[in-house]
Amino acid sequence: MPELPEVEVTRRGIEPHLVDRRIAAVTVREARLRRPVNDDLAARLQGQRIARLRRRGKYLLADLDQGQLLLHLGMSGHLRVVPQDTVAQRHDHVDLLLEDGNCLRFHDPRRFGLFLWGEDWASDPLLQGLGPEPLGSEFDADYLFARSRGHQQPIKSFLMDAHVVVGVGNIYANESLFRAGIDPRRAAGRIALPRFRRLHQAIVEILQEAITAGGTTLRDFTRPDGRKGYFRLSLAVYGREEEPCIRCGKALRAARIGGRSSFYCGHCQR
DNA sequence: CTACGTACCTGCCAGC
DNA sequence: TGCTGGCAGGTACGTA
Repeated sequence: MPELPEVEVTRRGIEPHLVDRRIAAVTVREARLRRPVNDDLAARLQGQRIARLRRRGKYLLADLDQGQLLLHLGMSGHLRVVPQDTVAQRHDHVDLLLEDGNCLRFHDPRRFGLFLWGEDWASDPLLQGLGPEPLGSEFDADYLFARSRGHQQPIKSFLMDAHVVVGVGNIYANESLFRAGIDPRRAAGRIALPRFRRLHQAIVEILQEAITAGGTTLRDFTRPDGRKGYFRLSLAVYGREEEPCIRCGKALRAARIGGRSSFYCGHCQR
């Protein structure tokens, strides 16, 4: 589900409910996530005030009086803010009950997500090697160009590598490459600087448009208030195999790149 | 080091 | 109808 836009939409949705609030109680119904939830999570969080909520790539970091909460939505996770008496559903793994009666509820059927307390995650291997933020100033065409020299890897796999740039997952890699007119199978190291300018611009535009639309809901994703994301209506290639290209009208193609479903126009993308 | 492939987990859908 | 295989928005690890 969640790539950068969905995580950012989630962050913006829950932030006003969390910042400057205290955690009154914690319920863990299922601790077996990608890494097990701290076995002393409740003790760690109880009574703590949440100072702020940040995003790093697809991770969310909540700064507490003591330590930090590190959250990740995996493939199928979402966070919602619900009234505390809301009945828990299947796969509602963790609740943070807030002092104002609201409840932050973590739901994740596939359990690839994370809900972890730690003293300081900044130097943890999970976050250490991450590439720049795609919407930040360190990410530009020159960076992509320099970083890709000598790489034979397909540009799509390269873009989806969080050590290159964070936040670009399968949907937005497909969409960005379509907008930039680049064949997703092309070796990253064989793309010239002017084309990286187009690609950089496409990535930034698409991520921003997706955030504005509330993200992309294919199935699981819901925003913290329960609404869906509408960027799905703007997808040009993802999931549209055999449908006409919006630019040239030729049938879009599907391929397997780096083990992931990929969609592109064989005419518009070179 | 790079570039794959595979595993983790549940739900859903097409096809038999 | 009911089963089975394949696939799904992410990431980490093992292998050449």
